[in-house]
Amino acid sequence: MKEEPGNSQCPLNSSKVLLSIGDALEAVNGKWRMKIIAVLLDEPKRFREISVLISQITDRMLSIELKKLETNLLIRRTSIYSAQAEYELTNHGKSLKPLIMELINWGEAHRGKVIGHLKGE
Amino acid sequence: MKEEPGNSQCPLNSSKVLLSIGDALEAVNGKWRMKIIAVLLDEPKRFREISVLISQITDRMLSIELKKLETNLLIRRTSIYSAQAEYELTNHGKSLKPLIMELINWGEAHRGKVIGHLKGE
DNA sequence: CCGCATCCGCTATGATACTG
DNA sequence: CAGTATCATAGCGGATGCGG
Repeated sequence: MKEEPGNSQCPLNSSKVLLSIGDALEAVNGKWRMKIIAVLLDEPKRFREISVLISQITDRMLSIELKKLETNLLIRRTSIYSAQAEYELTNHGKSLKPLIMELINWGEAHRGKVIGHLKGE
Repeated sequence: MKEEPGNSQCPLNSSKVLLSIGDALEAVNGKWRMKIIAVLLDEPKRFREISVLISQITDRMLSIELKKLETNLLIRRTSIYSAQAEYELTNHGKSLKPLIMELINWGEAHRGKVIGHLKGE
């Protein structure tokens, strides 16, 4: 049952795969980071713009999550004035686009199939 | 800047997109669920097999997360004996495969680009 | 108005021991 | 083997208010 390393078709349960998933989750895990990246996908935005788009997020969480994204080199922060920063995706952050699109597609299908079913109605 | 609803190409920052992401995260959020689904992608497995493959997970967390996945109709549990259950992905669970593959690919690339750099190089 | 800090409850995760 | 019960804790996330 051993696959040779480098074969990317079969080793779905190899430790390498689980490691990659863990690494990915470390960067984009949690309730907010995917959403933040999603709203930054089309163009750079300022703090307040992001917070308005993701309307439930608090300033505190946005601040924290932006820092984590910066640490992981997914976004870049540009200070214009002291009180006017702009956040944009790095190329590395943009490379998450396919993943986010999958997430969106799947989430939409999932709502159709399951969520209405679960949440009553 | 308003896109018409139903257009699935542009509205990256529309609330519909954020809603879909939220729905998806609700199902597969957390440290373990993606990994569990990943190890179930190729074939059904029993509790102990999963716990061995995902070596850091505790029985407690595995039990909890399997229940959540079942609730979201992503996996199906089959009791053979009382002490011999089997878990397999539903079709809906299998539909996560593209997402997981993206996650794996991205995680691998991310490790190359960022993680060594972060973790004390 | 922008971003961040402090306080605090809550949830997710974990260690360990136990049951059928 | 396949879980459950109990206890502990770190971090998430909200409310609020402060310093630019």
